[in-house]
Amino acid sequence: MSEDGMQMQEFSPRQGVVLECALRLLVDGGEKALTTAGVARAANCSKESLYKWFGDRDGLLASMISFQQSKVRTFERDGERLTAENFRDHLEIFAHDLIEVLAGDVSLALNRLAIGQASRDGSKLGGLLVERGRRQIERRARALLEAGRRAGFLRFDDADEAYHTLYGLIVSDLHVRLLLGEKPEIDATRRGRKAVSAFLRLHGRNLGEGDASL
Amino acid sequence: MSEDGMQMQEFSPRQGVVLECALRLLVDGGEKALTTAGVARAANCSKESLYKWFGDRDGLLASMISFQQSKVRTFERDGERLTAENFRDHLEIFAHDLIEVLAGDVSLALNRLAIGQASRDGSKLGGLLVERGRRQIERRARALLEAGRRAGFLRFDDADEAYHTLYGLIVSDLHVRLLLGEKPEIDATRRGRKAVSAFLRLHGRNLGEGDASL
DNA sequence: CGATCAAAGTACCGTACGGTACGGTTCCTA
DNA sequence: TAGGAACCGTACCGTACGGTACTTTGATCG
Repeated sequence: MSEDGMQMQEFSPRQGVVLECALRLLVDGGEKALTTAGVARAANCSKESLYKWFGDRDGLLASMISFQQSKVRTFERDGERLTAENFRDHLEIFAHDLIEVLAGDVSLALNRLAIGQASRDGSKLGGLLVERGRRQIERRARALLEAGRRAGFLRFDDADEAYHTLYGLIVSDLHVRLLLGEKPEIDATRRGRKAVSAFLRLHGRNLGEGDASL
Repeated sequence: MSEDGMQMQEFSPRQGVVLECALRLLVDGGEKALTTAGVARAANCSKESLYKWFGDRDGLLASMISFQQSKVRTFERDGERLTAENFRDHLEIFAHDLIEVLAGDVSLALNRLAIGQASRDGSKLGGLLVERGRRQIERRARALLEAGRRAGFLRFDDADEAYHTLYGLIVSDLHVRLLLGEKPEIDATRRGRKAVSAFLRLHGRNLGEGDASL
């Protein structure tokens, strides 16, 4: 019947409120708490409307992911010129943002949801998360890396590999630990600074003495 | 089959077989497929026995994790002396093993299970996984790092930080991508070698010219 | 005002699962 | 050979959830 193509439909305000309630339920109680009756009760809407708007439960889950990511939409601030001073800042800001995003409760809840459904065959939720969420961040990082190389601040052969290195230095096993339920205190700024420092020791060039400290 | 003596003190052989069947079900069909009736059918045992042995469903899940990790028991091969030539090998072997473990289907299934239950209050599954599984690997890596430092091959201030750096360089976002259902081809040896190379560029010392290549 | 339409609220249905109970079978032991 | 323990297979129960249908409310418009 309905082709669920890649059209990223916008949701009506009412639907947005409902999806917000659903996200709230998911964050608070996990997937188990995300029942159709529960969403309907929390959002003061009818189950029939839920099924009319989102098709079925899986459609609701997918809509929640799309909705959330349509809100978070990464804003690229690449207007200014790159200098030796602010390039490191750009990297550190990226690292900070990445940590904050990954550690956000909504992000964690959605990732848990997608991972829980990953074993199912047609789940598509993991794909949605990766496609719409992760790729955004990856593109932003890659643009930054390429700009740094063009400006002479970075040296690397494979941009893919450089990105993975940066990501690993920033995140390490933090994401999985958070997903498993650990709640460590995170100093995103400090952590990001150290990661960027290590990354620049690996790939930095013409950045002054800063890349040798620590 | 072969009696190992020190193997499975907690579970009888029959229970081990049942847990094996349960793990198989979990790997194949995810948590949804792991029903008490399903396990009983697959293992040719009665539901009553399941509840007698493991208490309830959560007890079964916890037992599956304990059982699996009692099998995998990381074997430390630190008998030989460290030399400049084989220290790098040790690191690369560790990296290779780490990737293989994380990418194993049973490991992925159990991690998905624990992550799915992480939002629940008393889940403890994530704690079990971290405690029994991750800590093992962490101890092995840390012993290796400390030995490398004592032998003069490594230089770092904070062993914790050095370990996280090594882990991040090896794994990056691979683990989460696997958990989300992506199935990339992984060359564990190659990936490990690159990670170790970068790690040694950051923290290596007195290792000849190898750490400057690539 | 009366018609219409969207949506809330509720009742309902089928199913699937966790957990329990019970009869039948095997095997060990006195 | 009798008794008992362990255990299998199955039937059963209560509940909870996904999904559907029906009734009611309330707003818009001719």
